[in-house]
Formats: sequence, structure tokens, C-alpha cells
Amino acid sequence: MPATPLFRRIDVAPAYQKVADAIEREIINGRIKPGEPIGTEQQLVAQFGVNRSTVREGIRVLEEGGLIRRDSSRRLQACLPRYNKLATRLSRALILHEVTFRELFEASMTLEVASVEGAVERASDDNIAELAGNLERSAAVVGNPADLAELDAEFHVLMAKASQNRVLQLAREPAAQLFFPTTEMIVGRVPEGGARLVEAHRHILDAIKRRDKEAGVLWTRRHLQDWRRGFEKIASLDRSVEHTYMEHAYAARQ
Amino acid sequence: MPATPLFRRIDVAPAYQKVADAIEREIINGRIKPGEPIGTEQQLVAQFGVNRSTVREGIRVLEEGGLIRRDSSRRLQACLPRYNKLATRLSRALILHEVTFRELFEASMTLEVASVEGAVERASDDNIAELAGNLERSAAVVGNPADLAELDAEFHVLMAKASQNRVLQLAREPAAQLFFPTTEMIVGRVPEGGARLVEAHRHILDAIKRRDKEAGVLWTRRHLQDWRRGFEKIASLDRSVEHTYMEHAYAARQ
DNA sequence: AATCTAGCTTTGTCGGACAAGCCGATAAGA
DNA sequence: TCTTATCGGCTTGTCCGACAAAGCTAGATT
Repeated sequence: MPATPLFRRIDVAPAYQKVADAIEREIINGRIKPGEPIGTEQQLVAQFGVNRSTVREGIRVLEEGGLIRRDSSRRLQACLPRYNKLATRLSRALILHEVTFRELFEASMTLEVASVEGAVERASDDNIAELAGNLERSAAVVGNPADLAELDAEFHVLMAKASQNRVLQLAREPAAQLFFPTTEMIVGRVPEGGARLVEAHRHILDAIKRRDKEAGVLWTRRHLQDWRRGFEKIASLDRSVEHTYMEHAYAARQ
Repeated sequence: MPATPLFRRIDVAPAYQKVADAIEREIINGRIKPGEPIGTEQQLVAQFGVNRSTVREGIRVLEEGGLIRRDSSRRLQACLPRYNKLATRLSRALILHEVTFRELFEASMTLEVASVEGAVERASDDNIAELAGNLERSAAVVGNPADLAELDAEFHVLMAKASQNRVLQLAREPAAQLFFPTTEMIVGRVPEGGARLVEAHRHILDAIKRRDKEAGVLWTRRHLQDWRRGFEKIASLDRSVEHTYMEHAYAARQ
């Protein structure tokens, strides 16, 4: 073989993949902005010079990746990938890898503490109002584990949002999607569980309002430790996130 | 409208989506295990009673989601979603959302510190050997920014692996994919940058070996602070991760 | 027994087709 | 004049049938 190869690697990617890559590139590097139309399938057929079936396979790839979607009239347009949808895929992966609740707990502890620190530093008035609204609704359903669990998950989402750090927001989501569905089970079985949960939220929100980082971290840790103690009454932390348990996290998918 | 609705919601999902969902369900709940064959397209056509084009569109969706892949002979089989591939999608999303380097830095600080804490607690001999191997190779290319940057990224991946926490491993990946490509620029422009990087890695590994959490955290923070100082010499932390910059992170994709 | 070859299978791609839904324009009615 | 109904076009989702290339299988050959 010559020192400098005569030929470049021949590109053998299937056509549908090349179609997907081509469109993806245009979106990633900003030549097509979110919200802008991609064109009809027929136009893509003409531009790429491949069959419509091939174009459609490429479109499915991008659609699943969240880079494009179809608007109300089903025409293609670029879009900003939704964290939620991507996070669902990650949660799915975590389940298949059979991660343990201990891993989930440890990671969530880190991520939620980071969230609250960010929220204490940078929460806007709007953020605080949203959290306050959530807290109010939570207090009203303290006896209803299902509703309370849902509001608990929302509280933590809002807290991450209040941190104004979208990387953190994204990073915590997959774990949270698996972590918080258990809240319903726990709150339902631990006496005073609901009341403790709402109390913790109240202290956290209070700390955010007062810009008191120490208090925020303290109560967030307590809140998660409560979850942990509650969980351990039901099952071992070293149990893996099971397939059957998936049903919950799964049903929440869009 | 009657109190109890007479009719259930009509399911209007397109056929290809239903095909994808059906296969996905079987994999998620464990009835099809990773590595097991899904069957040929023809068999799926027969089972679902739809056209092959429709089946193929469904397959593309799952393939992109990382739930199934084609083996060497292009037959379909279930598989464990690779973190790396999914993380690339997330990185893409972060770019499109134009997150700032400040967000990236803050989140990475949290996640890398959590990684090193886990590594100090639980790194196995194998993990330590891998890290040592990386350190040795890094020391050998301390004057070469491109190679060093790549080894730096690997070091942090290995550290996360050593934490034995797969949730953390997954959570840090998207940010890392965007964060570490800048290392090359920084090391190349800051005198002694390469030497400081290797020194930091050496101290971190040492701390992991000695199970000294404080030292591990300290040097990890210093290491990242170094990155930050270096970065600020080149650009503002509040600059968003740009499209053009994407080329790097993007080329690394599988 | 190891190898080779021919045939079968499967995938990737193509061309064409049609029903259903959306859109805009035009015609009909108040 | 303003609203409503109807009518074609266009687009998407789905189907059918077809074919080349590549992989696999099994019988034929050495």
C-alpha cells in the first residue's frame, strides 16, 4: 500500500441515511432555522434524486431524533429537539441497562442539589411564582399520592428551570423520569410522607426566595433522604430499575 | 356529554408508528432481550399485516432510537442503546438551544466532581489501571494539543466509568461532548497548559488510588478552573455554543 | 474433508398507484 | 355583501410489484 493512499474511503452509507445526514447538517449548522419548512416529500425527491420511499425513511430518522416535525398540516419543518422526548429515550436506555435505584439516587442527589444551588442564585420572579403555584397545589392534594407525586416531579422540573442552566435541566431529566414515579408508592405507604414532602418543598422555595443557598441545599438533601428512607422500606436500593416498573415512566411519554 | 364517556379515544397513530411501538414494547418489557433477533422484514410484514415500506419506516424509527440494530449480515436484532450515540443527540439539542459555555462549565463542574467522588469510593483495580494507562499516554503527548485533548476527554470518561454509576456516566456525557473539544484550542494557546492538565490528572488519579476524596475533588475543581481560565482568554463564557463550533463535536460522531 | 459454485433469501432502492385529509378557489345561498 | 357549500389540486400514508447487490446455504467438485 502506498504511503499516501490513492483513494478516499468510498462512502457506502445507504441512501436514506445520506438523506437524513444532509438535512441534519443543514439544520445543525443553522442554514435551516427551527420553524422553517423543509419542503414537501416530492421536492426532496427531486432535490436528492432518490425515490420517495427512500426520502421517507430518512425523514423518519430525523423525526425520531427530534430535529424535524410535521406541523398541523403535516408539512415538514425543522424544530428544536424537546428535552422531554430525548430524555425519555435515555430513561429507556437506563432501564435496559438495568441501573440500580442506588445509582439513580446518587446521581439525582448530585443533580438536584446543583439545581437548587442554581435556583437560589438565579431564580427569576416568574420562576418563583411558578414554584409557589406548584407548592400551593401540592398542599391541596397532600392526601392524594398520585396527584402529589406528579406535582413533586413538576416541582423539581421547575427548580431545574429556575437554575437557568439548560445543560443541568437536560442532564437531570433522564434520572428524574425514573426516580420520581416511585414517589407515589412511597408517599402512599409512609405515614406523614405527603406532609413531609410538602414541608420540604416549602423550605426549599423559602430558601430560594431568601437566596439562602445553605438552607436550599440542606432541605433538598433532606427531601431526597426522605425518599431514600421511604424507598428502603419498600425495596432494596440495589434492585435494578425493572421492566415492569417501566410502565409508569413509559406511560408518561408523549 | 355523559359523565362516563361512551367511547374510548380512537387510536389514529399511523401504521409505521404502531409497528415501532409494538416492537419497542416487546423490547422494553423484556420479552425480546438484547441480542435476540427480531425477524426479517418479510416476517414482520406477515405478522403486522402491513406493507414492507411501512415496516421499514417503523424500523428506521427504532434504529435511530438505538433499540434495534442490524448485525453483520444486516438482520435485525434488539440491542442495548449505546450511551454515546444517545449523548450525541443530546449534544445536538444543546447546540440548537444555543446553551452558553457558562452553563456547560457549571454543569460539568457538578458532574465531574460527582464522578471523581464516585471513583474515589468505588474505582476497581481495572478502572485504576485504565486511568493509569491513559495518564501515561497523556504524558507522552503533552506537547501535542490534538492528541492530548482526546486523551483528556478519555480520562474523564474513564473517571465516570470508575464511579460505577451508569446514570452519572450518561448524565455527564452530553455536556462533556461539547465541553472537551475546546480543550485542544485552550491547551494549544496557553503556555504550560498541557503540563498543568497532565499534572492535574496525575493528582486526581493519585487521590483515587489513595481513596482521598478531598484531594480528588480539589484537583478536579482546579482542573476545570484551569479550563475556565484558559477559555476566558479566548472567548467569553457567555458566548453560546455555536453552530460552526459544532463541526468538532460533530465529526466525532459514529 | 475442504473448497467452490449455484441458487435462494434478504435488504436497499425504485416506479407507480390510490384513498384520505388539507388548502384554496369558486359557486351558491342568506 | 357575507357566509356556507362544493370542487379540484396537492400532500401524505399506505400499498403493490419489481430488481440488483450482498449474504447465506447446500449441493457439487476436487
